[in-house]
Amino acid sequence: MIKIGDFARLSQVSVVTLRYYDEMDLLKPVTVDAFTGYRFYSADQLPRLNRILALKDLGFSLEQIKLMLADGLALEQLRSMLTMQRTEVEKRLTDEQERLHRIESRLRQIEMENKMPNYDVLIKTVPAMLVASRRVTIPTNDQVPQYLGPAYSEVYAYLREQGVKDNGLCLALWHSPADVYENEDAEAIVPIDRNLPGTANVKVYELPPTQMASVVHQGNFDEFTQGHAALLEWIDANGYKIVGPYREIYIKHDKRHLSNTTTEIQFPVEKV
Amino acid sequence: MIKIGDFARLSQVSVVTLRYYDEMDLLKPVTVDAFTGYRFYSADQLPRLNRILALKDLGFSLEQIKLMLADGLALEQLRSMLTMQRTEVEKRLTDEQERLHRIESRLRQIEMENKMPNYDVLIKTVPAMLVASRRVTIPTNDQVPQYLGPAYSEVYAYLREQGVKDNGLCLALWHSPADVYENEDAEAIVPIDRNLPGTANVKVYELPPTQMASVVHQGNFDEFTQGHAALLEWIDANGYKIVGPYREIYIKHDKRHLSNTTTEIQFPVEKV
DNA sequence: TCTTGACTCTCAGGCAGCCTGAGGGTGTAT
DNA sequence: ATACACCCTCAGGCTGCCTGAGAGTCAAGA
Repeated sequence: MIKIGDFARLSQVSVVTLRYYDEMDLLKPVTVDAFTGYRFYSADQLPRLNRILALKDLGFSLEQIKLMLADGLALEQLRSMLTMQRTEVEKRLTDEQERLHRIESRLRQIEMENKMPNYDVLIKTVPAMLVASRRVTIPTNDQVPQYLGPAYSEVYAYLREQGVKDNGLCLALWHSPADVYENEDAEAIVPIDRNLPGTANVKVYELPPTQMASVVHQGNFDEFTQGHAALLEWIDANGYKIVGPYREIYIKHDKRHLSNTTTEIQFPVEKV
Repeated sequence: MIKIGDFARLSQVSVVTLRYYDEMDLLKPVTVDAFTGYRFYSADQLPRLNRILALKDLGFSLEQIKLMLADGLALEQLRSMLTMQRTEVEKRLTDEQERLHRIESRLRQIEMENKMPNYDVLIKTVPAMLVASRRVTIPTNDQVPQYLGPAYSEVYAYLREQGVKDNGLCLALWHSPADVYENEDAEAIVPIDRNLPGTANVKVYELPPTQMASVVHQGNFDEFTQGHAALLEWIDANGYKIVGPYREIYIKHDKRHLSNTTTEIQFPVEKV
């Protein structure tokens, strides 16, 4: 019979941890003194403890380990738990790899620009969104307001007519690549909360959930393309590729103060 | 002014998390209604929130992020935090790689033996240990007891003479490689808790802290070499190499019941 | 105007795998 | 007798949130 402190020294596991494993029913002492509460272990329990530690090292939770150590667990189940754990660890591995990549790319940026980058690119999955949309083709880049403005008016007029209230949010979907400035194919889009029939011009449909790389541009609307550039650069540098039309979400757009706008730019991406 | 729910939708961050960031002073709402307690955010806060999320994605803790977002933080400090984080992530990366390796090797073993392996190999760093030791050369393998037994007797005799009490633990250090069975060079070792002068035969010195690959053999003492084999195999399969004499720690050794012994085998190793 | 329903608030407690510390009993050697 | 090393059982803390209870707020529809 070995007292907990000696067992802890033998196994290189802390006394606290042994008590915790006792409480969790992972490793019960062979006897517990009824009066003093002292725990007593046996050398025969070392293999079990070592198996616990080994499985913990493989990344299993104590709960899983308890399962794996239960008698009568079929080998098949053990194997499947191990293969599951393998895929989990593989995922964590690539996660860490990408994380490392992002850190290094940020360090490079700091070296080059001598400051923290202005834009923070995030990968997120935006949920599906029911929208009303008017699609237009814009001959030249400086005509964007003249085309997009009326397009939104059409959408809003339709929505008013249908008794849908405006929640203030709107966005644009650009079907032409970011570096094309002639005959751009764009949609003026307003999210809505219930289905509508739509009209010849105003289509109602659901944007599917999509993985997006996004930045927020805040400040002068004219410097907006910098956000675009930063995002495109990041997508390239971090091993993603663009897989569809990009979105611009006009979060704050006071037409009288274009120097203080907030816009989110989202490119749908996939890992190459 | 944006209510917390809308801000949550805009940023894809949960309301709970936003409240938590408020409490942590990471991202305070621009105003809080004094009567209702409602939090109100501004679109201008999106870039800060995005930076928080981006840094979190790089693996920083909220506490670190708070530091990094504080005004007046020198670029130099930022850079050093990033490089530190890089080394941390690199470490996690190799950890996960080794973990994956171990899982795969275990799966292979299961395939081959059609059961969970008997031995669990652990890497641990054993602390320094003050010992009294008698070193002997053992001509042939079957003479081990005849040589090691008296060697221990010498050590214990010396310790009794010095008034050191026996704590029941003893070990052997084998200087010859594991596959050598002639003229083996071994030490009979007993750990002690205070320094002694030693004698011509019995040396007192400190075993340095060492990284060890270890298994526990439990059961019949005759099958003991299986543990050796499993350990050597594991060391080879997992990219370690042996860097010194190995130890056998006799945890439970009732001489009358050699079928129920517990022995730990430790090989000092380093990553190749 | 009243009601509904969608929001919002502040606690309190939980999660994993322990660690720390308080307050108290136990065991043995001097 | 005393000192010291152990042992025990709580309670609370760590991170980054989530869940749920109980209660107040706000805008739209009947």
